[in-house]
Amino acid sequence: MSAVLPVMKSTLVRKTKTREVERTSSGRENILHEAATLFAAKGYAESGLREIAEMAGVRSATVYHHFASKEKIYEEIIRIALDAISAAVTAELLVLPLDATPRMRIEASIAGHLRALHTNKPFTSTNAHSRISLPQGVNLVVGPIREQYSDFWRAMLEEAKAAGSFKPGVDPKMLRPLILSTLNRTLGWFDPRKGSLETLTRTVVTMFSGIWHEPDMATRVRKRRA
Amino acid sequence: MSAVLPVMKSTLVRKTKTREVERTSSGRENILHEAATLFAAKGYAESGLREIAEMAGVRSATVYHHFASKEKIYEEIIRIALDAISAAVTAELLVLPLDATPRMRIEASIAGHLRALHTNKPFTSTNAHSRISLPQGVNLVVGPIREQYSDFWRAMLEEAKAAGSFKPGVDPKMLRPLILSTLNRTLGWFDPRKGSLETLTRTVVTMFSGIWHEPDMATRVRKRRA
DNA sequence: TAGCATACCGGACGTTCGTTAGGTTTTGAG
DNA sequence: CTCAAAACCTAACGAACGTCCGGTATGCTA
Repeated sequence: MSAVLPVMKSTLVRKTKTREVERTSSGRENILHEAATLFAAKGYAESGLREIAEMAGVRSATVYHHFASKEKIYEEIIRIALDAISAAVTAELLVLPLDATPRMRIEASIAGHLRALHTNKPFTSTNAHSRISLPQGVNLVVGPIREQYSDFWRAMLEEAKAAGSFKPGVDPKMLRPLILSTLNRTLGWFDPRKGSLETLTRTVVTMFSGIWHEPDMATRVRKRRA
Repeated sequence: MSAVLPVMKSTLVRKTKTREVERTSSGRENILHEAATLFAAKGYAESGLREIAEMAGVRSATVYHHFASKEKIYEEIIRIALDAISAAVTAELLVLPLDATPRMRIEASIAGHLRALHTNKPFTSTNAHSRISLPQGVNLVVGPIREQYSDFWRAMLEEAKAAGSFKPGVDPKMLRPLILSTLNRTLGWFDPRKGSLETLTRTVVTMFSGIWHEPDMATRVRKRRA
C-alpha cells in the first residue's frame, strides 16, 4: 500500500482571468514577493505596510487595491509556500519504483521538502518563522492546510513503524516534529553559495539514518526529473 | 586534550544587594518572568509593554522603574537563557570520565542542552524564537555571547572530526547548525506531560547516531548529579 | 476616439505603541 | 516615630501603525 498521492491538493484557487500571459512582475506579484522577503527577514509584526509598499515601489494605499489586508498577504504567502512544498514532495515520490520501501519514501520526501524550501526561500521562510501566534484569522485558514501536510507525514511514518523499520530507542511519535523542524530550520543557516543542496540532503539523510533498524544503504543516488 | 571547560563564563553581573534573602517573586523578577512567557508565546513585537505590565500586576510606567527599556528586558531574558544552557552543558560534561571520547562529550552536551531548554522554558523559548532581527541593540550585546557558545560546539565537533569519528557522507560544517537547531526546535513541540525528557534525549541521540563512523554503543545510561 | 475598468496616489482617520514627567504610597532602618 | 529610598501610580507625549476615502492616471476594448 503506497502513501497518499498526491500529497495534498492545491489550495490556490485559479485566478479568474480569461486570457492573458501574466505580465512579468505585475504589481500584485511584486508586492507579494517583496512582502515575503520582508516577512522572512524581520517577521510579521516588524514589517510595516508602508515598508512593504516602498520595497515594491508603490504607496501603501495601492497595496489595498490588491489585497484586503496585511493578514491576507501573509495568508497567501504561506499558502504558496505550502503548495510548493507539497508539489515538490509529490514529484519526488512519483519517480520512486512502485515497490519502494517506507525508508525510501521518507528519504525521498526529505529531499523534496528541502528542495522546495530553498527554491522558494522568501515564501517558505515566512512560513517557517510563523509557528507562533499568527494573527488569529490567518491560523484559521492556514492551520488546516498545514495539518493536511502533517497528516501525510504521520501516515508515512506510521507505515514505517508498522513495517518494523525503526530502531528500538526511538520514539516514533517524536520523529515527525523532529524531522520537519530540522528541515525547516535549514532555512536559517544553509547558504547555497557555500554548499550544494545535494550535500545538505545527503548529510541530513545520513544523520537521520540512526533511526533505522536495518543498516541498509544509507547513501543512495537519487534521480531527479529534468 | 579536553574541550573547553567551563563552556562559558557567566554573563550576569552580580546584583549589588548587601544582604537580604530575595523575597519570593519580587517585582522585578516577576516582570522578567511574565515578559519571558509573553515573548515566548507571541514574539517580541507582538507583546506590548502594557500587556507585560498587566500580566505582572503592574502599570506600564512601573516597568520602567525596573528596566531601562523593552529591549533591555529582552536582552536580560536571552542572557538568562544562554547562561542556563551553558551551565547545564558544563555540569553534564563534568561527570564524564577524563578519557571520554568526542562522541561521549557531544552526546553529553546534547543531554545538557535539552535539559536546560525545558527547565527554563519561557526564557529559552524567547531565545530560540529570536533568530531573526533582534531590535538591533539587543543583537549587539547578545550576539557575542551566542558566538561564544557556538564556538564551544565548533571546537568540540572539530575534535570529533580530527579523530575521524564521522561517517563519510556527512559534511562536518553542517553538523553544528543541524544539531543545535534541532535541539532548540524541540521547544516548539515537545510536551513534558506526554513524554519524558529522557525519552526525548534518547530519541535525539539515537537519531543523530547516523553521523558516527563506528557503531559504538548508542544508548548509554547517563548519570545525573543530585 | 469614447468609455471604462484597472492601477495608483495624497492625505487623513482612529488606535496603539514605547516612553517619560511628576506625584503618591509602601517599606524598612535607625 | 521619622524619613528617605524604593515601588508604584496617573496622565500624557510624539511616532508609527493598519486602514480607507476621494480623486487621478493608464491602458485596453469597442
